Amino acid sequence: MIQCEDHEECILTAIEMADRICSQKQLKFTDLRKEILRMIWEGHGPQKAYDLLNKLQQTNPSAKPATVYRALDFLIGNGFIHKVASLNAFVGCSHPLKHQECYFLICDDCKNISECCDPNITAAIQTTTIQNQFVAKNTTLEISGHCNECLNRSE
Amino acid sequence: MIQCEDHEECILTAIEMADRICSQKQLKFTDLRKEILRMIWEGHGPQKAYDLLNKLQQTNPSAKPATVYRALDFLIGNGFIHKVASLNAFVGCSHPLKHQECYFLICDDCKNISECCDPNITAAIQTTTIQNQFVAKNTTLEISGHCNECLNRSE
DNA sequence: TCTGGGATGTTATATTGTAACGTTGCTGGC
DNA sequence: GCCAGCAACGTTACAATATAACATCCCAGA
Repeated sequence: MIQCEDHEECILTAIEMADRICSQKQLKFTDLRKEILRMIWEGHGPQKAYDLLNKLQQTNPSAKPATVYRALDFLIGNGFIHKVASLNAFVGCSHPLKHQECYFLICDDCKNISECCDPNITAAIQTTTIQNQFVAKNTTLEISGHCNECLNRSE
Repeated sequence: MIQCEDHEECILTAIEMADRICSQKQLKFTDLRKEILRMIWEGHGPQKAYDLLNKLQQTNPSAKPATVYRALDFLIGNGFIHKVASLNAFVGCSHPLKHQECYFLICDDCKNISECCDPNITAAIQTTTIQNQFVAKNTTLEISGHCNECLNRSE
């Protein structure tokens, strides 16, 4: 779970940030894209594309898979969300402007996911790619296991 | 691409290794499982489940998706192959006995994939998980970009 | 006003993966 | 030898994820 004190607050913050960035970059932050982003943040955890579609259809019955996937593509492309490859799901990114090198800790028990951006990992990966003469474009680092809360709870 | 001098040789080595490990662990390395493993190594790159199914059906027309996925589950579970989550594809693992902490460099151009096992990355990840009081069970690290060969070729 | 292009609508289909239940065949105990 | 139990495999059906292709809408700028 992406940590926050007041989740309503954090959803609003994320949407406002996206709004601001889109204005600056002259991107069209349409109602549809905003709605999908809001749903992802509201979920407060990894959201599946077809769950988003179902929710969207409650207000927009004619929505189709492509409707959702196109919005997701936009949001991913501009750093507002991440795709979690190992789950086929999507999570909000809390810092779109430094959106690279986000890593994920995924709890198998409570399904919460926490974004962690560790310069040491980034450095280690960079060292390895250089050694291998490889130019990295995109890094997927997803660590699944058990979060502290769930471990304590099960003791 | 997993580097090798003689690919026939490296396929055989991988299959013999799997054979030996299965004997030791009393696992059933059936013809079907061996065939799927061989096909994955022959592909010499990430192989998709349904491509494997198509190939399998050439010798075994009654093969179904479940046929392939069950064999893949066995091979993954015992460390003989990896699933590449970002590609929905499968690659052979060249060291089943130290199968954890394999990372992948995936070339977007030539689609080759190289397994790289870097203790520095492992250590950096471990430091982060400990800091986050997280018990890691499984790590997915997949780095996409451009390999040296493709960079040279395009110059 | 016209028009070009991006966003969205719409239909269809491709791709990936699993559930559920039946059958086979081996193995270990009697 | 017989057979109970279990793992592997066969088979059918379907669920879940994702994209292609083409039509339409709508707005900003000429």
